[in-house]
Amino acid sequence: MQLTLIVEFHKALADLTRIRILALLKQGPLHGQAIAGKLSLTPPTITHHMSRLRDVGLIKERRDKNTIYFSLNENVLESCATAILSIGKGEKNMDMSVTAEEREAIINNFFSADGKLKTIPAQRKKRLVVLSHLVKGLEFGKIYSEKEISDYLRSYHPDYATLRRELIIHQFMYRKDGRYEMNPPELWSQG
Amino acid sequence: MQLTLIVEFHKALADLTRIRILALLKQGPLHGQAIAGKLSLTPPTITHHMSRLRDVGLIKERRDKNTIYFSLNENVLESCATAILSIGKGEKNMDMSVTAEEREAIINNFFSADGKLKTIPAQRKKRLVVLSHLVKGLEFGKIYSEKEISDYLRSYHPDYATLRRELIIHQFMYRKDGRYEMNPPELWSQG
DNA sequence: TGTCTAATTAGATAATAAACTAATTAATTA
DNA sequence: TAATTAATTAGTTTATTATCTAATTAGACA
Repeated sequence: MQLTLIVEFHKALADLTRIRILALLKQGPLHGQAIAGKLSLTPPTITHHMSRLRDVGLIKERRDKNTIYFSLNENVLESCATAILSIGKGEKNMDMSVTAEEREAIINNFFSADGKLKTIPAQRKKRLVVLSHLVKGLEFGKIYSEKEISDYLRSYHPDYATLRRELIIHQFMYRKDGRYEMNPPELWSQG
Repeated sequence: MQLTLIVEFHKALADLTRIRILALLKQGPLHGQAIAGKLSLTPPTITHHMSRLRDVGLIKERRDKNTIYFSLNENVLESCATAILSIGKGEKNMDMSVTAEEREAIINNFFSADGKLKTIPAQRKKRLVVLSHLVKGLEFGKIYSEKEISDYLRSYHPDYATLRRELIIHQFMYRKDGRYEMNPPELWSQG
């Protein structure tokens, strides 16, 4: 995981109000005004903090009529919180860098002649190469609907749901409200 | 752990320079000017950052003549980094229960025919199933050395360090002074 | 349509803090 | 004692950000 991503995560938690919000959301989903009430703050302030938390992927949301229920993405919380424990060390055992030759070999190996993805690699390094290859078929800066992303991925492999989730987990894409957008390459788990 | 303490810790890590310093100190002790040189910053700036890190207990120091060697307090780093995972443990909406069928499907999915772990699941529920499966290969009541645990885990997956840490975080095992012991199942994050 | 409600955006203020230069302290050694 | 070296302190500038009020957007529903 990149250092800047680790920094952004810790910035998101470097505020008492946001830590309080996380503690509340640990108990279960809450809507904005409920959070504002519990913390004695105004709704705009909560909006501000939720978007800080959302920016690093910590927040899931569900809409019901006019009310948005926010909840905590525990997976992201855990993986980001423990990322700092692996910096500088994990690189020894898990070298995620690949040469251009390796990359080409992996892509040739996992994609068939007609461009379809034969299987989703189980090995992390290979999976990252495959994911970065897939994401390069999208347009940077464009906002996609979930259906568009699913259709695009399905054109490569039937298990589009796994691919879609992996693109998010490994920060190739950013998701918000069912809208998908490519992340800049410096956020990717691997170039 | 108090919320304000958690905030102070994350503030300490909410800066790229300090994260870089931590990454350097992971490799071993360094003195101030060496850090300044590696990061192309001036000594006063390093003094400033070291005192921020020291304030939350992340830094140990040893003096040799005029030179102070800074090193990382890994215990503090780990306990503070994971503190956020335990706040507000209300467990209202954290349904981690899985049926026997789900459990079997997850295990079949993530372990290959020869028993190796193909990947460490990103999804929390699945990760917990995998971890509980791994810990069941150990003997209850027996005290293990760190090397024994690492060797055992490496026989499943090369990233044994992550697995070992996850076993501790999720209360499958208890660690003290480099000795490891299985926790009773009622402490596990999931049966 | 108009009204209600929840959330967001815009814009302002005040506080925090990262980085620098210059000056100072502290310990060592010639 | 004087010179040297590493670290710290003081003070300044600039950038970021937490919070508020006021205004606006978006959806639900009568």
